[in-house]
Amino acid sequence: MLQKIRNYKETLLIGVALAIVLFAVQFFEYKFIITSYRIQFYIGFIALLFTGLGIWIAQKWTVPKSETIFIATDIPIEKNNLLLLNYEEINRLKISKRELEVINLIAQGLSNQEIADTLFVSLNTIKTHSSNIFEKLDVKRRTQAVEKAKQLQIIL
Amino acid sequence: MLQKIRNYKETLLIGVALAIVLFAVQFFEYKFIITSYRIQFYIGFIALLFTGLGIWIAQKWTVPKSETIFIATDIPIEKNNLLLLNYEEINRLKISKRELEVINLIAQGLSNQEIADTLFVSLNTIKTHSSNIFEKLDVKRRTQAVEKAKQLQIIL
DNA sequence: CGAAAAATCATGCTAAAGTATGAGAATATT
DNA sequence: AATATTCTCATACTTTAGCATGATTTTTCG
Repeated sequence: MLQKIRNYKETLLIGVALAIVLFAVQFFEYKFIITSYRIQFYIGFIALLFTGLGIWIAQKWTVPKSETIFIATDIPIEKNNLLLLNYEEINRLKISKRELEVINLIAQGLSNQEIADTLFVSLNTIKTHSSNIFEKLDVKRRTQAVEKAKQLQIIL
Repeated sequence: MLQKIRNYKETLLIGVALAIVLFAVQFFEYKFIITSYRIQFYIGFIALLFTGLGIWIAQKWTVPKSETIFIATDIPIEKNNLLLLNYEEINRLKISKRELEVINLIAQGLSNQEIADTLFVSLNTIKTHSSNIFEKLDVKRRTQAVEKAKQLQIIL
């Protein structure tokens, strides 16, 4: 839980804060509040104060919990930082211009029929195209195809 | 939903724990330790106790922070990094924990059958979940759902 | 020009996805 | 205790996706 090593600055800060708190306690104890009949309030004050301190410490030192596990994926990226289409990959996989159009429309969530209507070709043509795309991308479904195409930066 | 609301059980547990602690304080105060020259130790004890309590409370009640995933150093920040889940949107759309799991697996390109096997439930259950997700996201297909979920930062 | 690649389309088929409806069980909330 | 929500699963059905195969037409390019 406290696996992470804090830096010097932070440690110092906490130390100082602790010192201040302890001083405050001493101060109140000797100068003001303490009389036998007010001990209850004093105790309550201390309790509140240190509960707050505990919460603060926990907030500071707690390692972030995460409920979802994300897997970091290795995306091969060349020197160029700009988000451009990876034409090398497109050529390597021999993905044609039309196929690129189709996979883009698939990525936008269109059905094969809608894609066919968009490109003014038949449904069967789109099916053929998408099957070819899946084979070239080495995937089995359109959702996987979209995933992989984005990874390879074949589409954006 | 995921991060926000604690359940009744937990709240009750914390309440009971608090009561016990307070009782313990009273007990020690009246029966044993309190003499004027030992007040320092008593104060110290209280301070420690409530610091611990504070830490415990913070641990229990802390909103889970999502982990930030760093993929590669040369990926443009605006696209891939520093994305957090949009819990407001998740709550607004009333997407349940299970549904969130399902849409994540859909986004990874799994088929309904594969998702069912992963979560150890039936295919029909996954179909029901995904249908509900589509309705909540106001889409018609899984590909659109993935698009929209990513856009809303419901998934990464 | 002529071959290769790309684009088009069809048929028949199987698998998967998605809809509609109802309902029991488990949890959470009040 | 009663209510509400979530999760689960089933049945029956329709639609869409995807596979295999073959064929015709454009387009590209040496």
